[in-house]
Amino acid sequence: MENIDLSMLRHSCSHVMAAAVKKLFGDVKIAIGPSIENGFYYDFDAERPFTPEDLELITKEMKKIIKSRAPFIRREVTKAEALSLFKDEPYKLELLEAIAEGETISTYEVDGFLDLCRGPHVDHAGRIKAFKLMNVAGAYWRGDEKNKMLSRIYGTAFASKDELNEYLQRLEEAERRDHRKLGRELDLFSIQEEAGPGLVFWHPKGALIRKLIEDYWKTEHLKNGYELVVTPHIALRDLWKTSGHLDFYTENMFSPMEIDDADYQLKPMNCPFHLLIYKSRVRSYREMPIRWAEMGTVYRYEKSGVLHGLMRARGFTQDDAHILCTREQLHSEIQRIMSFIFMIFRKFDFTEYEIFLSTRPEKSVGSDEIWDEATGAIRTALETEGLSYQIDDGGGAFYGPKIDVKIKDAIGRMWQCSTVQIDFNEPERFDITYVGQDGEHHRPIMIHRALFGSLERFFGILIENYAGAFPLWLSPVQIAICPITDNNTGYCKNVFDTLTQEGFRCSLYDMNEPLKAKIKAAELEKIPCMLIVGDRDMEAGKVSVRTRKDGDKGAFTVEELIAQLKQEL
RNA sequence: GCCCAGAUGGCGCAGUGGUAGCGCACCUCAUUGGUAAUGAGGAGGUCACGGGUUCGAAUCUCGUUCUGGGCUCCA
Repeated sequence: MENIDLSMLRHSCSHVMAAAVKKLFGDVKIAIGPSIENGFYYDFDAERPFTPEDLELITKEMKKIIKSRAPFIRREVTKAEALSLFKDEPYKLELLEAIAEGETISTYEVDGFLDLCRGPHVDHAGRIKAFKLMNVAGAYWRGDEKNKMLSRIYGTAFASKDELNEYLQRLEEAERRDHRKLGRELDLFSIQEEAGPGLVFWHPKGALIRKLIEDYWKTEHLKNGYELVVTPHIALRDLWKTSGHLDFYTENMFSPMEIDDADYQLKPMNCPFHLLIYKSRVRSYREMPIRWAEMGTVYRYEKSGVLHGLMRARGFTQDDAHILCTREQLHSEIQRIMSFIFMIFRKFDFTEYEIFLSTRPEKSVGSDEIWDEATGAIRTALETEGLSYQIDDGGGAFYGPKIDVKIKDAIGRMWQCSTVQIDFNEPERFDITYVGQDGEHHRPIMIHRALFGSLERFFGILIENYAGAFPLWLSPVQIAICPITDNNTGYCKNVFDTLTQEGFRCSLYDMNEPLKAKIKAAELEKIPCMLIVGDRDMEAGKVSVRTRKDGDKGAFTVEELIAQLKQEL
């Protein structure tokens, strides 16, 4: 974990950077420059955007300031003094306006650069031992897209050069694992200009992995008391009026299409469809809880600038489910979902999580009582499961509280996948009821939940987590069979047939290449198991096994190999 | 959507005013090889798209589309 000193160091580094920028480009106006998770930034309002060459100049200037060990000088000033000190800095004046009269206002000066800042800072710039300016980006003043776009310079700083290098290596590793790069190299998926942005094409190998994931998902859902449903991709637009999506979700929906004088809408969510199934007949308390799951493909209009490979697409498939239950069942259902989530993730080698509980926002529907009850149900469910969680106060949806789960991948990055949302709104809007033991109609509570979030995103995360080297059960090709000479090809074909009959996915490497080239090709394809077959093996009735993980394992009979592999699955 | 930067054969890249080149992949032939690249040959691009400037544009310019890094938003 980062300690306060590191963030202080980074904050100080951002001041040093601003000092350098001010010295080099006097006409820029300064905005804000905080430390952030992996470094710091400073926002400037500049006449022209910064270039990579500018960054070099700024870096040089910063090094001078650091070398001079320029002290950070703190001064407390009155609001009136501050207003006059920063009279030429409109962004600082705006910040000052928000500060109440009488509140402590402090300034920090380093190398002649004065900034309005609460601090704290290091005592002098010489404390900065390792920093690097990373890149330039646009950023709205105060993060509001209605405001002016400022030029932001990102940088990072560490306590030592070694730590900085380690961080830079981590970034390189992330780049090496980028699912867009691996997706192309391993021929898993593509996104094509001719078809439109944010639309994913699953190639045979990617589609096979998807099938394996879906099969596993469906089997486990059936084992866990869910039923599977399938619903259309479009529906009459009025349905989305009923659900309320037309009011609060229009900007994310594809435009309607007119068919036979009626407007149809491509679905951005699956829930209304599941509620229509619910409403298709009268429901009894005896059926509760109802758990309906679907691989539901949805289409959402996402702003062009946010699209990102598989992680953020315009068409994607949610591993969606809706649980309709009574108030009494809420707690046990949530608990059940949570343990289900972790069971599923374990299969994909994810074992570390961060859990967030989002509570009631300002604008919301439903009574205080039901919010308290639902939020309480979540808390006890999480606590019963022994899960620690963080609270996102007021971060819930307007229709109910939610749990978000982030998973940690092989190189320590967190990814938002699962979401469990309680909904008091939609059952109301669709007026769904069940007949209780008392013969009266009651309103069920609805839980929306997705484990993977979307298959596309989860696939992207898996690619990056495994760096493209999928475990045996998920590998599109599990075994590469490499004859050494043409002499061995016939024998290899028999091995191929035997293994294929046993359910293994094999590929015969009978191209006219020397063995080394075949091995290299299979390694680049990240195939977990390679069989090398030469005359020696044929005579012994065996195959030589080489694994992606351990290299040369020696010779085995095909039966021994099958037994071994089945154990690994 | 906004700011900045890009777009050259399937992929990775070179080429800043005189009508395109390299490596890998692909195809053919030779080679029959023991754990990450055998050799030779061949084919493949109206340089993202549409205007403009120019005798002449991959190259300069404007617009569009898409991609990348951010902002905002999100599964």
